[in-house]
Amino acid sequence: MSIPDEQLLLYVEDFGLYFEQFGLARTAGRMLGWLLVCDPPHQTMDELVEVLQVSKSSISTTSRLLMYIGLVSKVSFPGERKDFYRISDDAWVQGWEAKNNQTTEMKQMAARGLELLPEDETERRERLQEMHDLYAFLEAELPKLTQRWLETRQKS
Amino acid sequence: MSIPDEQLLLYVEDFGLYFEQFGLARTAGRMLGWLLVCDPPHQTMDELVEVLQVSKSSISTTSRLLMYIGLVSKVSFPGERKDFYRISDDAWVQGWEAKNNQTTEMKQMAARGLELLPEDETERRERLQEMHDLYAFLEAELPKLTQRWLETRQKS
DNA sequence: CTGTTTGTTCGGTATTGACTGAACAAACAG
DNA sequence: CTGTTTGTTCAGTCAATACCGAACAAACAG
Repeated sequence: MSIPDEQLLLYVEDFGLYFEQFGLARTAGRMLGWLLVCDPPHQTMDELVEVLQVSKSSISTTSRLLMYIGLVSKVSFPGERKDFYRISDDAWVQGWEAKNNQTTEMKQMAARGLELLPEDETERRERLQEMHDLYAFLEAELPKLTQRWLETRQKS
Repeated sequence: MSIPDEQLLLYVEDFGLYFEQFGLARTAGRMLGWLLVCDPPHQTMDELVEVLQVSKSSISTTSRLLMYIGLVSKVSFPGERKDFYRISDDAWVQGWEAKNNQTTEMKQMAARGLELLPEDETERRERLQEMHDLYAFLEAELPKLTQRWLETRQKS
C-alpha cells in the first residue's frame, strides 16, 4: 500500500475529526482510523508518519496513549527491528467498557452531593437522587449488556 | 441561600471539572452542579453570576447551550421580570439518550468505511465489521434499556 | 568501536476556545 | 418620554494543548 486510496485518506481525516468529540487528539483519531482500514493491519511508525502526514514525535506520543487506553496494540515480528502497531482485537468493547465506567463515576458524583445535603430536605435531595438512581441502574445493567454481546459474538 | 455552604461550592467546582471530560465548558458543569443542589431549585442569572463567580455573559451563553442540549429549563413566575433556570426534569435521561445517539454515529462511521473497502477483502473488512456490529447491537439495545428504566421509575 | 537505525523526550510555536467587559437591544416602570 | 432593569452579542485576552523539529538515548549491525 504505497499509494493509499484518496477516498480512504479523506475517511481517515473524518475519523480523526469525529473522535475529537471524545477528547482524543486529532492525530489519535486519524491513527485509529487508518489502523482500521490499512493493509496489512499492522503498521510501523514510519508508515504512519508518511500516510498521516504528522511528525514522528506525534506518532510516538499518540501510540503510547492509545496503547495505554487499550485501543491499540504493539506487534513484533522475528528478525524485524521496527515496532508495529495495530488496532486491538477488543478495541471497541474496550472503548465501550471505558464509557460504562463513567456511569459509576456519575453515580458517585451524585452520592457525594447527597452527603452534603441535610437528610430532612427531601425535596432538595430529589434532583441528586434521580441522577444517582439512573446511573446506579445503568451501572448494574450495562455490564450485563456487554456480557450478552460477548456471548452473541462467540456463537456466530 | 445568601451564604452558600463552602463544601457545596467545592463540590460544584469538582462537578464543573468532571464535566469537562464530556466536552462541556467548565462554566456549564459548574452551572449544572449548582442547579442540582441549590435552594430553591430555580435561580436567576444574577444569582448564578454571584455564586459561581463568572461573568454575566458566560451565564447567558452557557444557559442557552444547556437549554439547547435539554439539561436545563427556563422557568418564569407571574409578576417576576427575571428569568429563572433549573435542571430539567428529565435532564439525566436526556443526557443518557444523547450518548446513545453516538452509537448510531459510530455504526455509520464503520459502515462508511466498509463501503470504501472492496467486497472480496473479507479479512481486511473484519476490523470495521466488528466495530459496526457492536454499535449496531448497542443501537438496538440501549433504547430498550432506557425504556425499562422509565417504566421502573414510573412504578416506584 | 563506529555507524546507523529506531524510538522517546523536550522546548518552542501556533491554534483553539473559554471567559470577560463593554457596548448594545429590548422590555418595562414611573 | 426617560430611566432602569434584564439579557444578548461581540471584540479582545488569556490559558490550554496539540503539534513539530531537534536533541537525545538505546539498541543493533558491521
